[in-house]
Amino acid sequence: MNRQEILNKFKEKGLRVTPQRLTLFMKLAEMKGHIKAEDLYNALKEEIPSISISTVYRTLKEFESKGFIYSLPSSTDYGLTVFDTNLEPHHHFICLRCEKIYDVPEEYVEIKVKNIQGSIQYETVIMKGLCESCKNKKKKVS
Amino acid sequence: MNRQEILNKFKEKGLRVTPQRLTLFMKLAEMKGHIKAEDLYNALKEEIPSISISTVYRTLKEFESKGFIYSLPSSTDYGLTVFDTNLEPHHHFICLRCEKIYDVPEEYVEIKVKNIQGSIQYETVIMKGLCESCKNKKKKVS
DNA sequence: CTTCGTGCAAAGTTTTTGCATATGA
DNA sequence: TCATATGCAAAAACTTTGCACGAAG
Repeated sequence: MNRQEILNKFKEKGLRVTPQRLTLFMKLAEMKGHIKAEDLYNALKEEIPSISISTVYRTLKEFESKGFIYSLPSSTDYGLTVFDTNLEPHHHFICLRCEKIYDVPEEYVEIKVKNIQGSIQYETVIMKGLCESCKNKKKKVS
Repeated sequence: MNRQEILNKFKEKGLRVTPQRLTLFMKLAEMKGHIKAEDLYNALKEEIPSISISTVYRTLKEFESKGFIYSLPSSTDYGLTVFDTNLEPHHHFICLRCEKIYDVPEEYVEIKVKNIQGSIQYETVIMKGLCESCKNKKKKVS
């Protein structure tokens, strides 16, 4: 996504364009994955040394409410939010043993929803279980 | 679920039975919904005044790892985990405007998953959008 | 007995807020 | 202009930890 496309995206949602938001958005796209607010903050400081963590949180919240990103609970620690910056629709598999979060491509899952009265903006499937490598290890550990 | 069934569930997972765990489990079933650790703690104090918040957190973590409950990020506040105590499989619809979490019955959603190498223990769909009432209000509010 | 769970208090993390200033439209 | 975003610092909120004691199997 180039600069102009991002600007359009912002305008479309009525977001004022600031260097912080722009850089944050680009960083998210670049970091692809499940990012903690603080890691993002550290990465951003390299480009905008004066940026504050409050701005990061506020912007993240703003972006989520516009549907640009998605928040997930960390599988490891309660009270820690992880932001999924993979802007392509996709799903999640969380291993109950090693606690990794795996992205599952959209085409692996087929969903049909009926009877919902509201309007759905996007949807994601969260699966929990044992990932392949933990499944194989399972017998060896207690 | 009666007392005996709970005891079996515990034994099956190798959990030692204590009054705290038993009461907590029953409270969860009774409170059905999306519960914050602290609300649960307050409710529990009525039955076990000496119970501590650490026990609540530790037990919640234990229960989640055994698949008895499920943790979700609060849609309102980052860093706040909400425990879904609805023990029946079901899905979630989160309104981006009023931030309510609605349960969606399992039968409203049909999922087919392919190509997953791990073993799935359970899965839930999280949908985000506007709930019916917010969808209708939408035009009236800027 | 011996291992595991609990309570307490304290510490640790993560996130939010208020306010003055700066900036975008 | 003037409403909104930002930075800062401080507070709040939430969760985890260490340790000594108590309880379960």
